[in-house]
Amino acid sequence: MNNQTKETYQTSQLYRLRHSTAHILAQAVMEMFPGEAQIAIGPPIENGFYYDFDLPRALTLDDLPILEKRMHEIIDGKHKFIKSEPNLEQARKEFAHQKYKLELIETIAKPDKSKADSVKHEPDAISFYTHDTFTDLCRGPHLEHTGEINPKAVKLLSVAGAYWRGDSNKTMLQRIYGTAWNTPKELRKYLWTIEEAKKRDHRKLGTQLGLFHFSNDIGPGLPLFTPAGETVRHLMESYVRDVQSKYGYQHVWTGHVVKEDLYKKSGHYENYRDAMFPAMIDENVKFRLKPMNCPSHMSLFKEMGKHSYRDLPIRFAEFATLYRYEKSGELTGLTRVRSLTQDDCHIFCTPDQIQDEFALALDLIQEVLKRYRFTDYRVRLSLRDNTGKYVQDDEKWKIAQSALKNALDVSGLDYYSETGEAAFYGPKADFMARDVLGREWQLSTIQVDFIQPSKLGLTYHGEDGQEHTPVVLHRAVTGSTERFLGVLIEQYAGAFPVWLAPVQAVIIPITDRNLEYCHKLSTTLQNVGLRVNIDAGNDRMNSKIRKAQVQKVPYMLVIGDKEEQSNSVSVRSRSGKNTTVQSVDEFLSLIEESISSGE
RNA sequence: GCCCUCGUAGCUCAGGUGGCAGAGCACACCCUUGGUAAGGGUGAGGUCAUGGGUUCAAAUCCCAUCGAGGGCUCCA
Repeated sequence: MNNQTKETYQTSQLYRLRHSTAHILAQAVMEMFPGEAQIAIGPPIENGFYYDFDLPRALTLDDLPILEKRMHEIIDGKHKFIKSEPNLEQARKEFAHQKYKLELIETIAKPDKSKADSVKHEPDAISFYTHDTFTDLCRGPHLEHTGEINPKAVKLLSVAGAYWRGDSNKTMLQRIYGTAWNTPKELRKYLWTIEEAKKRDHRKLGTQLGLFHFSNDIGPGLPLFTPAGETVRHLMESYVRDVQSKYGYQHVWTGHVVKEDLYKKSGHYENYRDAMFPAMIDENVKFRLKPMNCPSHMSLFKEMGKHSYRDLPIRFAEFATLYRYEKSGELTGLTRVRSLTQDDCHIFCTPDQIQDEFALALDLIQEVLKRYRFTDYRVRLSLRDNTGKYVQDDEKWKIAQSALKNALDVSGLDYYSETGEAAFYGPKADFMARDVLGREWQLSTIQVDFIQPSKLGLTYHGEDGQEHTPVVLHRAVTGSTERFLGVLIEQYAGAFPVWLAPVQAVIIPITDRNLEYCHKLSTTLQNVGLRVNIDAGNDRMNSKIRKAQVQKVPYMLVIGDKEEQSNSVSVRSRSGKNTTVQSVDEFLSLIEESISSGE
């Protein structure tokens, strides 16, 4: 939506505006449930704000206009936001009946030791902000007064459940999402973006374009791909495969089922057991559907004999379908599934090679993202925090972290660090790409792993004749075929670039007597590898054009007597503009050009 | 998994205070052979997600299960 970094957003006027609007929402909700509403937290977020409540009844969408109306009244009151800094006792007294606020007050009074590291500044003094009749425990900052908000630029959007402090063991609260902007125009633009996103929803377009289905007979999160959908999948995978081969990656295949013991050795069992499908048991030996490739690729590395430092780097790539037992509530279309095909790769190298390999992977990723028209992205350097979920080996983490940082510095890419996002075995560089609507997706990833190779006993012979443990870089370009396809459908609004379109051209005869010529034309085009259909149905030409437009087929070739006599085609592109009559050869070079340019 | 909402034809959706199941598109057949976004007619298609309950009567009300969506949480 905007290119502001987090830091400048947090000091922006818009941030204060949204924060203040959240307070006004909280006031309106408290008045709706006098004496019964418990308020939790209500921060600004990207594009808006939310506030969490514990209420005597469930909110419905019908409540939102009522709350909005009351918010408008409060805004019109031009109430000042007044900051105060009570001591601990006063704070406890003020919120004596607000248990969530009390809990927050105690947290501020006694900061959590485990998070002490990430909070570099002094512990905050307790501060309140009061406007009208409402006082909130809040760090601020806020607007001068409520009148600075344009009520026509504020809208409440939805109600959702949210755990107190994001902890599934704690109370489920009700969250109201809202949005606020400086001007009604900006609000309208944002609401348009939401509408546009709905139109582009890959689940909707996937049905409309006939790409994939879900079936109750198959199971949740297990998509079925139609011939058209599989065509796109196949194109995506062969494209990445070709690029990988060009960059010196080798493709391997390691199957679907693995002994559970391997995941105990690798550490995945401990960390991800809940996200694996239940075990299959064969005479006391437990097997699992493969939820990730790393242990399989590492096992293959081991089986291939002794390795010399001269053989490294070795790069194993695989388009493997993995099975992850995602919780039922988390499944979403193609972006979150239980069977996913990763374009995964593991690079076995010496510590000295990390930087070069990282740079190579970076080049590869940039080439691929560009082909898919993702040009706006940044890199998130994902580091560990102090929680216990990471493998304990400070020395190795340090090396891995600085290796990644160096490589990123050398690359000149825009990156930012985020703690708590690392893999359990090492830090990651994640590519966060914005689509045409400004939404950010995590696509590619490069991870440094000093842990698993030693856990699984991988070795190579170094120059010194000694055995060493290789470093493994984990790398995915598009992530998973399924998810990436979902993102692509939304990025392109279903209008795939010509090279990816399941059908590149539809031949539309005007009358039946043109059919024979259409078949000849179709054969000519298919012989040079184009994906072409003839719409030989009983409909009129207009109706066939409409059908092709709705299916977003890049080219419609209308064939009547005139074209037949002059051995030409009437070319209509899906933009609907500039239909031209061309010779078949002219059309061939036109479509070849659009394929290679990636349009 | 949890909170909320939803599930009617292949698709998009009406209907519903309990009383014979509806439309458009798509599909099949017939007529029409048309020049750049929907030609006309006829027809077929539903155990109203599934299972139980209340009732003379359930698509409609209640319970459970399954599935989907908005979130929370998680993502090797």
